Amino acid sequence: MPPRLIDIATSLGVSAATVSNVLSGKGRVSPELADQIRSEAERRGYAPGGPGRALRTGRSGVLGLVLPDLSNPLFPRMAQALEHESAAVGYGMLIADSHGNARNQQGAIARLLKSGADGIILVPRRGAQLEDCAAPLVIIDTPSSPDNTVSADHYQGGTLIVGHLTRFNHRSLVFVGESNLSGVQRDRIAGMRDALPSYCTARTVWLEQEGPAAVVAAVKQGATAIAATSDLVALRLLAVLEDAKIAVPQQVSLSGFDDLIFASVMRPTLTTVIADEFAIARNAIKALIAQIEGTDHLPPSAIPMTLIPRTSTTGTP
Amino acid sequence: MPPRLIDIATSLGVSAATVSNVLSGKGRVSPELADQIRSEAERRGYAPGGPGRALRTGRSGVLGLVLPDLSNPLFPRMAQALEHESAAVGYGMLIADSHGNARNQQGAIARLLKSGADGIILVPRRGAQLEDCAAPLVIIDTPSSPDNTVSADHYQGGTLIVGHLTRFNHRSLVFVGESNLSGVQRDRIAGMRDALPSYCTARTVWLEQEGPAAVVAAVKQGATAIAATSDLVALRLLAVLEDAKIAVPQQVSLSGFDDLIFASVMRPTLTTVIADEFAIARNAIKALIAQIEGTDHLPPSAIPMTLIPRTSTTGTP
DNA sequence: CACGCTTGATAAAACGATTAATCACCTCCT
DNA sequence: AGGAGGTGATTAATCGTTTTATCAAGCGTG
Repeated sequence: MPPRLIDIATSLGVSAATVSNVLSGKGRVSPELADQIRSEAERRGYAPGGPGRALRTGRSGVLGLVLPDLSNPLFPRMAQALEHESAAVGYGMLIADSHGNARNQQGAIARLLKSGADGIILVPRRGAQLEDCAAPLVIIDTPSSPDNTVSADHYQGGTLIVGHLTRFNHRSLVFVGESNLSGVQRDRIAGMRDALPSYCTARTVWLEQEGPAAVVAAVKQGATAIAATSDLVALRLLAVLEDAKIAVPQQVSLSGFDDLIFASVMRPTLTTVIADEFAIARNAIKALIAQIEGTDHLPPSAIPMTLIPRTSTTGTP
Repeated sequence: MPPRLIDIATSLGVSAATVSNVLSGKGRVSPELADQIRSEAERRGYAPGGPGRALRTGRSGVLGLVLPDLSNPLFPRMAQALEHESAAVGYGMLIADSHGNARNQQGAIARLLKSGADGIILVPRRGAQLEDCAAPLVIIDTPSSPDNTVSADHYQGGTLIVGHLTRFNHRSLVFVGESNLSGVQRDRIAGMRDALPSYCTARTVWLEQEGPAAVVAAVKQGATAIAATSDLVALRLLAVLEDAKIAVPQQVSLSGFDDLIFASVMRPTLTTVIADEFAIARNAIKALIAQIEGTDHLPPSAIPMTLIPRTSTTGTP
């Protein structure tokens, strides 16, 4: 039902090869005939593609995206940006959710390749190692990860938030992450730690190990600011602090990461740190297509992050 | 580089047709030879597919999903469920984000089809009409929408929440939606309205038209419960109420819809209503594949919703 | 005038799988 | 013994596009 190359060819009394040549600008065709063919193709809304072209060229024009968990609000934004950028350069986007674990991650890659992906963009779950991948591959992780291709500069993001908090005269801080298996979270906290002036002190809490009570305890021992590695962690801490009758930001400042959907509408509104996902997506797509089409490699790049100050952080009382 | 049908064939000294027959269980092949072929295919990790099969059969084994907005936290859950169900039946999943407007929606469908989708699953933006679609199509909207294929029973969800609130002796309610252009939101509020006992009163506020101040006003005039059409709306209202020194749930009860990620960790935790997205996804995929493979049609179906009572709703003071 | 060169187009093979048609061989029956 | 019928495999066509090799025609030149 969709128009085929041969339809255009026969309707103009030329051969299929000629039409193909015109549309790809490759062979030698007279300008007049080329115009006729182009306008006829236009008229019928024809564009080469489909399984025929894929079979011949070995490429499908589709990229595969493996995400650890679509229900985690951070990743859909990445997916949206990646889909947008890949559409902009004429590629489709297949998705697969690895549901966190490494086996599914490998399976997800296999599924995408079987469905015809020309290359894979992988957002790994907590640095889950992948065996290896028979296709062009780009990894969006954190700059300190060895095979990272492109990502936000999480370390620098950490320095940003600590700079913000110390400028508010906070001297005793708490850094809170979910899991220290996550390279992203480790790097964020490393940035925080390294940006800490010598006259300040900080304690790091991994919720997975110590639970939120450790954070409350730290505040009761005098900490006046909490920097979490994620807005979701910050939201959970806010609830726990409220239960402990600790007021944010009056008694303790609180910040997150990623500017998730609720950060700007909760009370207090949440100070957070973001990166331009579209920039990351653009670089990732560019790097992947370079691999697929065999053009030049770009070096791994890190996108700088930006602080968004809101009402959850303020000066010490 | 990946194994081909012909590799298996030559390595066993048989013809490609025989291998194809064995793997699809179609022709007549001796059981012993069939076993040999199957084990050789297994050994090499071969599975038929790719452009060759797509070209011959006219099907790619890939479905296309059009979402209005991946950054809205409701849709990724749907996407995740759909991807999971389509993977379970051996189909890949292409995504496209229509960014809300109807033109992009049409363009997104075209892109997906060009990338080889065998059929389309469409989650329309606020009932945005689509011209028509040359491929099998399934629409996930709301049961009252004329061409809806499968969805949650939003109307019944509305009755659920009002039942909950009136059981708590609330007599004066406020129903709050974002936009009355949304069929889903209209149906949710219709259910609320129809479930309202005669001895109760309710006022409907569309935020797009009147803004959140109208809700605060209604509460000051005596309303003791607010039912929002979305958790995100509820969260915004919570902030506005807090600013107006109205305590939730002590002075007014508040409920949402969809159990978004923050609903269970905010304070108060948010009473909400959900549907089983996996059930919706399963039906949608089943209906689409039935269309693609030409098997029998199922009638449109509505998945019942479930109430999740939390601490944001309570009895009248 | 015949040769070589350029120009403009075509014929045909190839990509990897499916499938209808065909074929060789064997057995059974009359 | 000779056809009918069944079995197990192969041959060849086909899907839509790209690309290499080929071909015909025109033109200037030695």
